[in-house]
Amino acid sequence: MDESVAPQHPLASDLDWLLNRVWLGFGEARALALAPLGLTVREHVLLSVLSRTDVSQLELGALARVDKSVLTTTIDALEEKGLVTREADPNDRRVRRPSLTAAGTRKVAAANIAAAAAQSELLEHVPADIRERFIDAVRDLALGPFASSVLFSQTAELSRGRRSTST
Amino acid sequence: MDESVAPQHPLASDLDWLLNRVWLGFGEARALALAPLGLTVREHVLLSVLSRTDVSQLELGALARVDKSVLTTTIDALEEKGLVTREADPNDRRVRRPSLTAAGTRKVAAANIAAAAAQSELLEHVPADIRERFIDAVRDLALGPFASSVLFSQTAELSRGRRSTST
DNA sequence: GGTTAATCGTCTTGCTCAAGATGATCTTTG
DNA sequence: CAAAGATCATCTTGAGCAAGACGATTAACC
Repeated sequence: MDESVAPQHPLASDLDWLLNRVWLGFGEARALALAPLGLTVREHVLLSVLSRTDVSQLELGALARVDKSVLTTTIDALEEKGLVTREADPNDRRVRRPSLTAAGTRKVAAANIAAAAAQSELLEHVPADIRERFIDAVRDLALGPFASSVLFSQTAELSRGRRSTST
Repeated sequence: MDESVAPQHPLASDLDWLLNRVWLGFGEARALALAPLGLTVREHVLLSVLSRTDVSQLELGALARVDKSVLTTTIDALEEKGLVTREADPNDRRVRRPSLTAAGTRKVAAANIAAAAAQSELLEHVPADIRERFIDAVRDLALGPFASSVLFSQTAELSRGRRSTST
């Protein structure tokens, strides 16, 4: 490593930190791509889930890892934009089943295209032969070892940077 | 369709979301590994940077992407634990140069070992031949295309909807 | 040498997020 | 048929984080 030519970042060997950089980069690119459509990343995620599954609000929150209270206001916004409707489940009037409107279906299709374009633009910086294997590895790590672990439990008992100053 | 056997997660094709899962997983494993040492992830990151570079607080915050105000309290905690000392720069008495104490040097070495162990335990779930290429790809994505972009500017003009996170 | 501008670190304020409490509805059981 | 327990969605409260304001110190310029 000739640090004189390319000064190595002191955290370049910290995989956890590097992953955070990558995630922030993808998220930012995605946010920029979605902004013209009037969508945030979270809204796009929710719309994406709704386009593939028919679930209650609670299940939606668990799938997308969005907190209850945040989910309420986010769906409020989506409803106001005319992209989703909250319909009461006929079998159980406690549960609300959000579903895409026609405009919502069109919007999520456009958002998928915009997000995918931004994503592949970033991925072009990775050699083509490694690209697919990289995505496979990410999928393995995200869905494999953690599937039965904390990541898919609704409440994470250890939040990430929090110091236990519980009094 | 064998979705009954392995029901595909509705966000399994969302790379951004998958990266977040992976990052959370690594961070959680790291937090668990560091807890017995009395360190948080953020503290470990700061100690790690201090073990490799000699910088002012401002530079430290920029490198580790820790906000000024958070940095103050975090270094306060590290100082109280006797791991770092704040010494005034003799050339410019405005700047404080945090540096590791002897105990801090020992602590960061132990923390590095613990964190690396937790990390490689997770990486074992990825096939060995893909593992190295995965890390290379992460490093490329984190340090390459974004180096001149937003990731290394001190103030990100577009906050991400703000997650959790993490925590 | 004195005055002005700039920079560093700390302190304070607004904002977002997550956990607990509340109200409404359904299911079960006698 | 009525009442108790359980579940869903919403509302409210407390905590952490980031941006801006402030005091302290230094450098630049006349």
